[in-house]
Amino acid sequence: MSSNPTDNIPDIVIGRLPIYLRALNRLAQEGRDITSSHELGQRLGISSAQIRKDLSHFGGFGKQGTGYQISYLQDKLREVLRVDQEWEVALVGAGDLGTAIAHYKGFADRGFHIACVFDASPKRVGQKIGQFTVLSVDDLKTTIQARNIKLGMIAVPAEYAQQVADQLVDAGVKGILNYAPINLNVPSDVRVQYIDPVVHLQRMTYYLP
Amino acid sequence: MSSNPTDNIPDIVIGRLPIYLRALNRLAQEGRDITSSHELGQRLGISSAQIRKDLSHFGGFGKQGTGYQISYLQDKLREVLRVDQEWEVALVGAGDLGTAIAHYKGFADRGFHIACVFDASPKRVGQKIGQFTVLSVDDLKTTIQARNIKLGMIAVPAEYAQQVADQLVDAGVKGILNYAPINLNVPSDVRVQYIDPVVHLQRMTYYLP
DNA sequence: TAGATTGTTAATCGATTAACAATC
DNA sequence: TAGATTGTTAATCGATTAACAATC
Repeated sequence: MSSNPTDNIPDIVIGRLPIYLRALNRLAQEGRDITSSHELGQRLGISSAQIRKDLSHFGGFGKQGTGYQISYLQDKLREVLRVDQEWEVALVGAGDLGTAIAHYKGFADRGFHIACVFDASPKRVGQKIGQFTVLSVDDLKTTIQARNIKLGMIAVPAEYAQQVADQLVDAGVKGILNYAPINLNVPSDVRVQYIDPVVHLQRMTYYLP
Repeated sequence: MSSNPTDNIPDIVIGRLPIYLRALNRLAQEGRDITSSHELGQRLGISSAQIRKDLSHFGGFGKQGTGYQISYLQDKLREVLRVDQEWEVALVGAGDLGTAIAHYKGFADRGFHIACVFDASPKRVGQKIGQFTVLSVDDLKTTIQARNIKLGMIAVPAEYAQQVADQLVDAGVKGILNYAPINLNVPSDVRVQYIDPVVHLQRMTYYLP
């Protein structure tokens, strides 16, 4: 156990925690109460030693001889990842992709809530997407600041992604999930994650027969 | 230079090549002819040494004192990743997400072509999504085998994802891009990549102020 | 108790970086 | 030529794994 918050936990470890949490969610849904590093590892294709080592950065969450109580470990991981609270997210882009993201049901029960949807096109501004009314990007900064939103998702064409990122950063956003197939330049206190399906596909074709 | 195909190139290297290619695409679009490992590294937040080392697994693509000719390096990376050919992809799931994927324009110019769209719901089968007519999952195996499709994308609810994966594998698919928030079990000759936006968001909240 | 599994240490393994000769 | 940048080697750094005492 070493839940010392000043520890510098490797980012690669942080990156695996959501995967562990997702597997625990699944186990809980299957009605299971207890699991082990061995079982988790088998399901995820990760060694049990790695799972134990990763978790040990944050504390001793298991019991020797028994394993981990799933609900307890879920709580602890949510705490570590800070998804024991709900985070509001601003979505920019109300095209096909933005619309699909706005409709996606999978955010709510895992700690996230889309708070507002922006678009630059006058044709889209004012329209409804589910329960959202699309706002103009002109109102992006004031809205995000007023609601103190720290997370943004970019679902605009690649050529506009950097300027949207600049606007989000200017509004105070500290984490950006970028769906545009382009690398973003942001200040070092802002985190960016990328979702580009083609990158994943290209990573697989290398190995195909 | 060591373009020995029996070399066992680390998967982490393969994973970066699509990122390099994407950055080169961008540079080309900006009208640039030549770049350097230093410039690429700056744009991507990667050291120039790593880029040179990664590329050196596949050959010497640059010129001392000059750098890399962008169009040539694009060609070579496409060759290495085998996206110098077009790959057909089967999409399973025609809900909001599947529809958005089917509409997405970004596949075509980067080596991929959605060949067919499947859904299990009788309400959706037969309907049009863009130029696609949604097919029944009952026809999945015959269609995929007839067209010799090796890649699949899963955009169905988590509870059906594993059985869809099993069907894809049974049909001969060797690479799966899974949008469902669940880990898949597949034979070792089948590759899986995951897209789960919540995992990315959870990886960022850890660091937020 | 006997069996099982954790948390942790030390050893191994692999990836990244620094440095530089080669050369355009 | 002088300046710049590659490709590659060796050194460093960090991550994974194996192993096991602790203990439930």
